[in-house]
Amino acid sequence: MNLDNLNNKQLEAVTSIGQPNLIFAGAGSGKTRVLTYKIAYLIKDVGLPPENILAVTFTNKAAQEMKLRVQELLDFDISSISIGTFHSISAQLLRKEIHHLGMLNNFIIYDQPDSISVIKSSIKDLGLDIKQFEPKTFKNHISQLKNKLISYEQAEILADDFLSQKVAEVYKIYQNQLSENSALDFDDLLLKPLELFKTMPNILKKYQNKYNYVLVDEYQDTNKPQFEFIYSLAQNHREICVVGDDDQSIYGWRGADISNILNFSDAFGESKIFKLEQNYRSTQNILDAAYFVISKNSNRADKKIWTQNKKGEPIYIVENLNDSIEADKILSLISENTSKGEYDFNDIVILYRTNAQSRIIEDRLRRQGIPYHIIGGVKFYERKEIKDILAYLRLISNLSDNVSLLRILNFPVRGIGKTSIEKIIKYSKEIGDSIFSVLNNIDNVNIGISQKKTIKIFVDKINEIHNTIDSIDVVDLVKKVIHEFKIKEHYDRQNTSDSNERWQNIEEFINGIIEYNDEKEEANLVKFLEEVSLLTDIDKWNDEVKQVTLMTIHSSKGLEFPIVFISGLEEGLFPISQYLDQNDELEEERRLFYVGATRAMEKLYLSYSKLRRRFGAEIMPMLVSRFITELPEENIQYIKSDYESRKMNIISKDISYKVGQLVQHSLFGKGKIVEVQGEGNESKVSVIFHGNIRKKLIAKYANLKIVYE
DNA sequence: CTTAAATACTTTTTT
DNA sequence: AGTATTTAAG
Repeated sequence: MNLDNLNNKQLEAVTSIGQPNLIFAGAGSGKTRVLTYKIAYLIKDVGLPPENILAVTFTNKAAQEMKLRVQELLDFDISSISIGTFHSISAQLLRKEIHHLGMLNNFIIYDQPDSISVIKSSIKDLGLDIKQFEPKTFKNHISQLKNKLISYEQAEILADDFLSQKVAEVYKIYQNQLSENSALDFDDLLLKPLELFKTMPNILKKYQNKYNYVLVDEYQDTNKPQFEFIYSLAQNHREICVVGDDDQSIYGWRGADISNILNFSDAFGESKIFKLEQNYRSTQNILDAAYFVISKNSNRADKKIWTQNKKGEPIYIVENLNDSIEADKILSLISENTSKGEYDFNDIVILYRTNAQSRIIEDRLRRQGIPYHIIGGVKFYERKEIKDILAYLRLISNLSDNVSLLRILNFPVRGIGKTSIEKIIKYSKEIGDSIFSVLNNIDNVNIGISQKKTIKIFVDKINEIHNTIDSIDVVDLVKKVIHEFKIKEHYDRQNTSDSNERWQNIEEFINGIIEYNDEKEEANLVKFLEEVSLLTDIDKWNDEVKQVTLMTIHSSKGLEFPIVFISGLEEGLFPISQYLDQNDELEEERRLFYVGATRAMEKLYLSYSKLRRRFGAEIMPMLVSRFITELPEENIQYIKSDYESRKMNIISKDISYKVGQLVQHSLFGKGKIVEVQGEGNESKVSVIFHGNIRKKLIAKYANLKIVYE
């Protein structure tokens, strides 16, 4: 096949087979190109059938794109290839095999909120106070244990203090609950295949034989279970190629283990190592700035990516008085860039450290009528109204899913209150059966007659739809649920702007299902639910639509935009406060900045506010982030926000400081000016305060008030 | 049992 | 400021 599009290094990496490949690929060095060409090369020139290739990407969207691009390079059908995220590949495998572990193949995947609700009830079961023992914290602890491949039995043995003991106890109950509900959480999705490989060697062999070549993208962000997964598959033939960049490792907090990439050769044996260092994405200025910040990390192998691209515009530093002015300023900069037709809205991304920062920017975008799209935050499928519908579908697909059942037992309200539900749960625990089967024989539970009547109707409807599962398509199924359980009526009755919006979201959800049903040949409920659980906002994102994109820096990994704004560059926000004096974590923040900056192709704006509102009330004074102050002067240019310069003009006209004037300072109190340098707001003023303390202050920061006698 | 009002809590990042 | 949870009134 034609490999002319590759540079020498890329070409070598693409055609290297016969031993493990480790490719260090700097930001923008064309690693996606290498991976797609390598897959195409394996199929066309090496003659490997597509179904024998496994390629793991970081998002489903990246997987889709990779598949498309490989297909473009080849003239025959490659749809049998396995390209996907670790989670989706594992889920597919488990749908075929998990019955060997005694679970149902139509298991449900619990997302974070689902898991937390199970953990919450587990904590309550132990008689602990959920205010003192936060479900979210327990979820994190359990998740960390799972990422270290520690079972609850081992956790119980290892527990050496009160908290870890309790964590182990909750872990055990939680895990039992999951299996009773036929549910897996995100971590289990990675762990169950390993369990399967361990207990059923013939199944391991089957997949080892199937996947003759394994490729992994974003390898620096793989965790232990993910490593074990690919190691199990590739350890014998050692036909594996991983691509990553240790400078872009930003998921340490999720258990990603940077030693996976650094010790690759130790694990897989003698390997061929490639380094892609030419960047095709960004201007020289952007790369210089990114390099200056990342080079402050001590725990890294020094390397510098280079480019033949032009120097480009300076990095713009935007200082603002507060967060809402920051949002205004970002908007005016967007208009400045788009008004001449030079850039479109979809050339622009606004990045931030925390999702909460998006709201104020979103607010301005909406007011200005600029089209935008937010990725992350509260995900579409996590909205209450969508989860309610999903809960119906999940219950219908898997009657043992207690979490979903409890969610909808009294939604829309049908007169089954707290006391009845508690009695039902208690009874189900006593007889050790699922809640739905208790409802099936509701006469055994001591609750009110009208409640029993309603439950019987509810159960009959669920059973009826459950029985039609294989005979009607997903769209009709959803419509039937909405009709039978009078969901639309529920929102119509409220008729508030909120309820109308919720109903609109449900309509969008229905449209999504119609689309899904048209696209996929073997669409069915179980597959649809799986896709919904594993699909993220990025996966659904259409970058052709002309709208500004907002997302966290974490979400931006692997993407590129002509114009990038990084907002909220303040000490305590980015880098985030908990990490200001913890070196490992600070280094990860630094890598995060590096990732954000290297998303930019042409222009990079870094903005910060001197005051930031937190929790709606308190306004915190902020210091500019070290990531800005560390940048070399020759690469940057300062921009003052409009409001700021306007305000300064007013002040500098009105106020002039003179020697001998009395002034008031918020901290030092009353004082007398003894020296003035410069004019107006920019002037430096020396003041002697009470107690003969002499201070030299810059007027615009000191906020001195003139005292008239 | 339901609804509305009061109050508590949030902000690290995600498959 | 916005959302989730708890409490009080109906």
